[in-house]
Amino acid sequence: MTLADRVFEQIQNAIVHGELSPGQKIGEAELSTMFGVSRGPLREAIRRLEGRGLVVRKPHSGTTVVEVSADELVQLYYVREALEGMACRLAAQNMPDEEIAELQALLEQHQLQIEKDQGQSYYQSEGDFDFHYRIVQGSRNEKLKHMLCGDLYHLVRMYRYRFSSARGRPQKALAEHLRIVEAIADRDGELAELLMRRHIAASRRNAEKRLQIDNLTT
Amino acid sequence: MTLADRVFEQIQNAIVHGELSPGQKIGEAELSTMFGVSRGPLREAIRRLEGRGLVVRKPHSGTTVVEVSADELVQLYYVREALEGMACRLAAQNMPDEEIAELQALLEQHQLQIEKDQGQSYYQSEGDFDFHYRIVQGSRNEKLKHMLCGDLYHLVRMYRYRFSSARGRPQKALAEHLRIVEAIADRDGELAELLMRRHIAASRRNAEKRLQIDNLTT
DNA sequence: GTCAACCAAATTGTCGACAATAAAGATGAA
DNA sequence: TTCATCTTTATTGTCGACAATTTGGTTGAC
Repeated sequence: MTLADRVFEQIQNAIVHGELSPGQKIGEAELSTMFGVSRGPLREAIRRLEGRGLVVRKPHSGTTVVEVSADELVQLYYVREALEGMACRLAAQNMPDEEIAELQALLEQHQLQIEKDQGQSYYQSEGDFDFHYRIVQGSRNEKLKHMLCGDLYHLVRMYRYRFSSARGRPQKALAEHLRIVEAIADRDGELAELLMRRHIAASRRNAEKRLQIDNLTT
Repeated sequence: MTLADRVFEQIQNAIVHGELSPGQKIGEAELSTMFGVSRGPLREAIRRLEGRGLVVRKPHSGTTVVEVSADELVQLYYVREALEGMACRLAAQNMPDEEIAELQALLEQHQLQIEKDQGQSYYQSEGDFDFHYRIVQGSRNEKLKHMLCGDLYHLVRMYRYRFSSARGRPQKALAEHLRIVEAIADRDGELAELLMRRHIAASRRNAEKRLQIDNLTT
């Protein structure tokens, strides 16, 4: 692996895990000493990140970590609804029985988790994320997997506190998850897609409401 | 604009318009003299193209223009079905009346075109492409527009002879287009999405059939 | 003739130095 | 004080040279 490739992954991880926060500047001199690389490979890594839309470059000025506005957040929910709906339909066709069983076991754990800590922290981000991730994997469609798990979910991770479909309504979200898995277990792709789309549309409306309140109080 | 940005666009155009064909090698020395740039900016442009998935790089070996296999082509049809279906639903909500009128006028031209040259060449690629492009623009969703018009349609252009939804069935495709616009004009988002999805699913099955034949004869 | 190991040439990867630009601060006039 | 202009400084953009690796060919042994 080349230096540029290594640095690319390091910066990407730093962005996704929040060590570099949205809007923060990416100084070339700073990062090149931090990673022990000259500016050449570092700039190549930045260009690759630019191509993936994780950073925004302004010529002769600098590079910053991408920011997602409230408006864009809502737009991304529509994209998610479409893509994950399709992923769910395909998962109902292609997911092997043992993976479905694992999904069911996962949701049972989530149930316990919610009962234990009153649906406080856990299920609001990681658990919800895990569920959606597995369904996309189950679709067995590499292009869908790449677009969702490779691109969109990076943004979801960055903004997970605003993006989680379980935000503020963990019991409801879990109930919806259970019905989705049920449809997948029944191999009913049509229903599975419908339920997933309603699930994500519900989170979108949830976010829209929250954002409207934010706007009014600002 | 920097040199790297300029070269990025030049190579991207060359790929999309077929001057660089899928699988072809991108030699750094060759291209840097061709564009009158040193290898530094050229490599940055390549890295950006890599991030967008238009080229594939093999470390220490070289970069080639991306190739789409028959299998991947089918996978992309599913992505298109999901995203364009959603775009069509949103277009029914958000497209202004005058744009709808333009769409209708466009389809009338297509009708004439098909009658004139027996549905030979034109409608199989450019006309079909134009129709889908306008609907996505009508969705007024920047993220959708970027994913479809900015990313997917580049691949569609490269493989348009294999990808067009009108391939081998221009009259049927046009009839489907007409019904889609009708639904949009009625502001019936649900129906518009349904019709678009069936339209693209039909092209997918068309392509699958064709690919099966290719496989059998190989 | 076939296979393996080795070698050489061409290509890619990395670096440090220099040029060009933009943003921040200093200077001065109104 | 405030605004405009200039200057400085820090940062980004570009280049040519050098190092590292792959690949194709060549040589030799079996």
